Amino acid sequence: MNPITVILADDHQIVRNGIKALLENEGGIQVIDEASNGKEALEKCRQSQPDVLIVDIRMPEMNGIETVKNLPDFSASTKALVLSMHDDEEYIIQSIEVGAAGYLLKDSSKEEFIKAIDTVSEGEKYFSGDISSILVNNYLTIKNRPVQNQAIVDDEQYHLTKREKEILHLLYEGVNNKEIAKQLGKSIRTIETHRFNIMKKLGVSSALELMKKIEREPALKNEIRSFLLLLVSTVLLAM
Amino acid sequence: MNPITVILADDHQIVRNGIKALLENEGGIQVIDEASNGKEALEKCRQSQPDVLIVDIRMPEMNGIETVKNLPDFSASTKALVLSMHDDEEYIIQSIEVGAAGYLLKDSSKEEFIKAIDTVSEGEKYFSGDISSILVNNYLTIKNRPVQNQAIVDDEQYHLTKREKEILHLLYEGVNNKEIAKQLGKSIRTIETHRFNIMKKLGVSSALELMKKIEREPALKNEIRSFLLLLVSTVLLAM
DNA sequence: AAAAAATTAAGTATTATTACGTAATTTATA
DNA sequence: TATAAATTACGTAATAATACTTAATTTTTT
Repeated sequence: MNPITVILADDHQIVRNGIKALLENEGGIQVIDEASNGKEALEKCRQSQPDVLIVDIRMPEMNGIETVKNLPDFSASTKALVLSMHDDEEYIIQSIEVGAAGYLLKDSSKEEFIKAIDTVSEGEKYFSGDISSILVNNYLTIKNRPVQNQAIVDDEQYHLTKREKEILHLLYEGVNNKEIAKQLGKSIRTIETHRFNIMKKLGVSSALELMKKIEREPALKNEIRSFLLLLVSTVLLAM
Repeated sequence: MNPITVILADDHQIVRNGIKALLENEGGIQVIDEASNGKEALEKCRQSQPDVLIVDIRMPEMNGIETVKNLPDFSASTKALVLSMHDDEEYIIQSIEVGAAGYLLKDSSKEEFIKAIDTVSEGEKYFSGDISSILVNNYLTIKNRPVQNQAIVDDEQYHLTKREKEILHLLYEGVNNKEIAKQLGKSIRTIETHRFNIMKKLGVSSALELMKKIEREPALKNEIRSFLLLLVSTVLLAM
């Protein structure tokens, strides 16, 4: 069987060395090239058409997310495995959105590294155990089903209506009333009324406090972002 | 001549592997132990009394700065070499204040690594060439830094001033201009000016987009949060 | 000491948000 | 089918934010 070919993209030599040291004596995995930024990584992928591109999120020139987004134009068959120091939910979701095949934490074990590379090279998705549990728990929270070691959060605490959730979601995206009105084909006054009611229900007095409250209350955040998490978690649960 | 004994403290296995791979075949340097947090590092220093402790700044349980501060109580002769992903000026200064023998960036070359270890083990100070220039003129290096080191810029690509970070932090907390002005004892117009400049620098046109950007960019979020840590430490040091 | 950058803050004008009250439709549900 | 709930939207005001420019200090860097 042919070995799995891998290109490493990380701006820190130490990290590249570390991964190489991890994979070095593994039959079946071959690090064929390295890159220290996104642009270089894509160029090298075009040249070598590797099975897997292991890419760090933070890189100069072009970050990991952008790199993954553009990867198909350089090497259609290459699977992207995003590597990160942090289990930041935002990065995970973004990675999935741009089409990454997997997401791995930098402090994963040797075994998990190899498993992840094997998995994605076979066309399957791989997410660190921790990460999938985070996302799946979020998904299940939305569905109001209690999960193992998770506090039961009542997301109906604020009883926002459908329209209100929709508007709150747009607000959370940083869209102003005028834009929301245009997007929904409604009067600005209507949006203002909804906004006023939302703020009253959530007990805040400005859009900034609203944002803060959303960030601080996972249940609320999930409610608003349910469309995204639903999408993400569906993929994960189908694995 | 006896080899220089080293203990590595970093919560990421990969980084430890990378450093080990770098130093492995170097006669004269011996990695005798590893630790994944500050407390563990200190305990192992007490046991082995190494010549040098290579310590990461960000670690669970006890961070690198605290670890270095407490090191003399565990092993008086051990020199601390602080290792960091970032050239955060505050961290560098803090490291010096707590008595670190050196400060090294994680993307330093093999040669620089060895040189740094040699230097601090001889009782001298060692700071990355980059770092000294950063300390001397921060803003100029950001603009003229050679490509190979541009990863460093990544974290401060927006180049917000101290005051701007402070105000952005308060904005992020959901505080309005009037409140910020009151809290800082400044005119509302001043805060408005800062806010305008911040938004210009970050390329957004409303406070909501600002919040969104902060949430979507963990690097930026960390920068704002690190301001809090700085405030706290300044107060503590002044006590 | 000169130059650059940061902090402060006012001027002026426009636009957006907040804070209600009121009320006509439309839709869901008991 | 009543009746509640949700969606729509206007009126009126006050307050806040945005978009600049200019410019005096103060601090930092060269």
